[in-house]
Amino acid sequence: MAQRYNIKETENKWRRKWDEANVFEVSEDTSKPKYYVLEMFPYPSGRIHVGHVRNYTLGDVVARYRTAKGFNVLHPMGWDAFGLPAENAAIERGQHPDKWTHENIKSMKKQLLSMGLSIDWSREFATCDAEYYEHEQRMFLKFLERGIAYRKESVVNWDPVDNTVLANEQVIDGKGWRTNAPVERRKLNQWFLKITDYADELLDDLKGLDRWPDKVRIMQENWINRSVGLQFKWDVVGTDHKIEAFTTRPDTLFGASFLALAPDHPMAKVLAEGKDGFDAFIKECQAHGTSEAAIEKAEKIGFDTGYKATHPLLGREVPIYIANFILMDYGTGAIFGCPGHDQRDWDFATKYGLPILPVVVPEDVEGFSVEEEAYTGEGKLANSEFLNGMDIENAKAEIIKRCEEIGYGFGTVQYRLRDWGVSRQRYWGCPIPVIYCEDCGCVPVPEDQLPVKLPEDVSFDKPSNPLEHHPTWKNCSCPKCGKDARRETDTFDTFFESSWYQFRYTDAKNPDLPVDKEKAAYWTTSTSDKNYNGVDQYIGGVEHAVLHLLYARFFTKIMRDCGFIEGVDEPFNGLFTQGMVTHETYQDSKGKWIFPTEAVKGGDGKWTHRETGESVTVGPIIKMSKSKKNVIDPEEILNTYGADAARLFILSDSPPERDLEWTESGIEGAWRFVNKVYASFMDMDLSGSLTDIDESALSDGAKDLRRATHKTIKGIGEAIEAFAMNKAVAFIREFYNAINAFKPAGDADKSALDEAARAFVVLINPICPHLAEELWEALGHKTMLVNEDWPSYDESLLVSDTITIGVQVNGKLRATITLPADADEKAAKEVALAEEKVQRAMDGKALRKFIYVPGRIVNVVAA
RNA sequence: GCGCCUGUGGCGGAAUGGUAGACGCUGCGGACUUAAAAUCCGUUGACCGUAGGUCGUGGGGGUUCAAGUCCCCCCAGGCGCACCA
Repeated sequence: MAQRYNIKETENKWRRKWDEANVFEVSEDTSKPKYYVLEMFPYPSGRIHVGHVRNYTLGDVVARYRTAKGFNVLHPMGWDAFGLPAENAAIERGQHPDKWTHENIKSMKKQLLSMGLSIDWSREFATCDAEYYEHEQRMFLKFLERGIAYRKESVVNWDPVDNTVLANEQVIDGKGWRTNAPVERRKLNQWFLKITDYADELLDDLKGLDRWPDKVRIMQENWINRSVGLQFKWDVVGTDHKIEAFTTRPDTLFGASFLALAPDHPMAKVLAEGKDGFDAFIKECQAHGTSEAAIEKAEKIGFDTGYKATHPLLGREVPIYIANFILMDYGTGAIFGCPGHDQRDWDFATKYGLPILPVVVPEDVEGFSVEEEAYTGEGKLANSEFLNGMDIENAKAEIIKRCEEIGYGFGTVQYRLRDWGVSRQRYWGCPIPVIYCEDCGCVPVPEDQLPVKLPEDVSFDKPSNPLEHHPTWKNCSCPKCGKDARRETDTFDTFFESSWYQFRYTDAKNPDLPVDKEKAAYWTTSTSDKNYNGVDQYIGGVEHAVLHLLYARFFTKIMRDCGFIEGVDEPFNGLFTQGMVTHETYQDSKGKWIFPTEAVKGGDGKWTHRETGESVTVGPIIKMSKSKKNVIDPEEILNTYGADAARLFILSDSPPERDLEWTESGIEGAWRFVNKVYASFMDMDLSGSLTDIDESALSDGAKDLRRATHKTIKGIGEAIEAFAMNKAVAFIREFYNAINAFKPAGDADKSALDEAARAFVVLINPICPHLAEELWEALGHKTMLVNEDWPSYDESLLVSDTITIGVQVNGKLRATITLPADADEKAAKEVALAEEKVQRAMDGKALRKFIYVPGRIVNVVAA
């Protein structure tokens, strides 16, 4: 009888051996192609969650597979260690953020280690350590010098709960992305990075990122939202004022019937000041909420300033309104309304009785009118003087040309993307290395005084930034004139750290530079892969589609332009976004959420509470969350079932890009498989097997096994490369079933079994590395499997001598026939038509057509 | 409103235009056991049935010898953007 697999002991043994042999430590090696696989690094919250397990398992499969395929694989790990939870912990528990963070890192690292990941831990770093963030400060000084970083007073999104500023990307539906609190608007002096200067490049380069999900590219495209149009001036009649308006439809200029300003447009105040009802109007605009629903329902309202503006080409006058649906922070904050061809303008004009003139008329439409709604489709220009008869594209070009000629306007491009505000009024972040001097103004900290370290002795007893009320830290002397000065107390947005960490890993301990150019180039540019290079495979959650992934792309470009790296335009050549992990929810009789471990299913299918015995309601399967308590603890899973079973289950069933439902039966099934495989291998008798396979001496069953072996080698390789890990697992199980069912008829057959067993172990290694090592050793190998090459498959062994294919009659399957693999149409026809079922289905009708696709199908067309 | 994605057994999901449901989970039957657990073997799309059929990939059309797969229209769910001129 087979011995039982001691999972814990065995898994520990192999992790220790890998560690002792330093097998995952890599360096630049030009004799091999490189492969850089990276998973999004974790925030050190203290415990890993199942999402981490999924993320890092996926990465590890790729890393181990590529290693076996002969690549020099970089697979590093570190900690995204700055951020608010550390400060909250300090406030709630009085524990210093630095201590809290490093303790969390320690416990999380222990958990990650127990997963058996093939990580080069020698490159580990935490972004909260000065050894990391000092380089960020150095780069920032360069950005300042280059004009990429600048300071200006601006209205910012203020999160009243976190007491800090948020970037536009961090405001969702007018609420803070973390706190969900309504964002306030405040005026503050803030540091910005000129991401808008890179808007075009960020947009254009998306096209080449063909190993990114379309979804993410589209989201970034939407976010940048480039629009081409005309910006031009209108004179305000009877004044010297001019109003600049922006439009993407300059072709509809002759259909203009009003001008509209944003309520907070500087000219709005000037034109409406003191007029009856203006204050009330502004109040009404502000009264509307910022939620989706409010915007959806909000009626378009306007305030007539009484002023008119002169149409730059017609000389005609149109009224100037202030309107609630015009946004100050897009374009120029002023538009002209063309009700005929814009639904918003149509709504507004209808309400205020303004003329609606069609200027674009579709061809071949009887009784065309714009009385019911605006027309936004294609057509020819009408009522538009010199534009009449042109199509929209030509009319746009023509009118931009005319406006430029008369000096009233110019063709231009607008973006929704705003510059990235990077100042945060927090302690636990990278200090911004500048000093304010009364005489010299804002002075960069000289390079030799870097890093500007965070002070350790801080208190969190007052709200807002501890750096601000630290007794001494902010006091310093001006580097220029030596007078008393004060430090910048804001710190960087924590997305700063995660914007360049992918490069730091390539030279993680460099004390002088963010990264050595040569080393960065080896790991990020030396493949023959086209496009922009960067990390070969990046893996993480889709929630970072805009924020992190856009900032990291931008940062890569400015690091390149500032000479910190060379030959890389994009940080991540391949991106894979994994789905969420979900679980059933459970509520007790009082409606309180309870943990899955507290709910038990009885034999009658009814759920009860493990302790109280009262009945439990099973709720929907949703994303694991602490509030719904539908979470499972990876540490418990790893302890109970082992890393291999956890990894196997998390890769089974669901394709990685989709959500995965975590189930007890699923993890148990995986665990059973691990044990079953072990037992089978322990029972396997390979004594007498030959080194060379004597093809002629093999039984039919052995030939089938060899075919299964080579098909599986091909299938798993292709599945992993396509990120179809669920299929790779299915192939593994199918192959196992074939091996387990095989009974060798003699020594020759044993050599086929030996081949299958060896292949199986290497193939399962990326998924269940501990088990694979143990079996490899059991097969008598003295070397570690981790260094073993991926097997190659023999194309000629993939096909069998005979094949079974379906026979259709008029498209319906009626029979299956077995033919020699190389049978020609004549032979196929003979066998197919001889089938009784085929004859019956033909029902005496004449054969009209005979279709034979070798190896695939026979279709008999009868009528 | 616009854009993208998804829809296949009781469930998760397979399927270069070519035998739909691989692989697994669950269920059912059996073996082993004093009994249970574990394990192993068989079975598991629906309907009629003795053989053998009929139906079946969200719905409706179409292309094709052949459609889950391609095209058109619609329905449902999810995600993203959202008064961006």
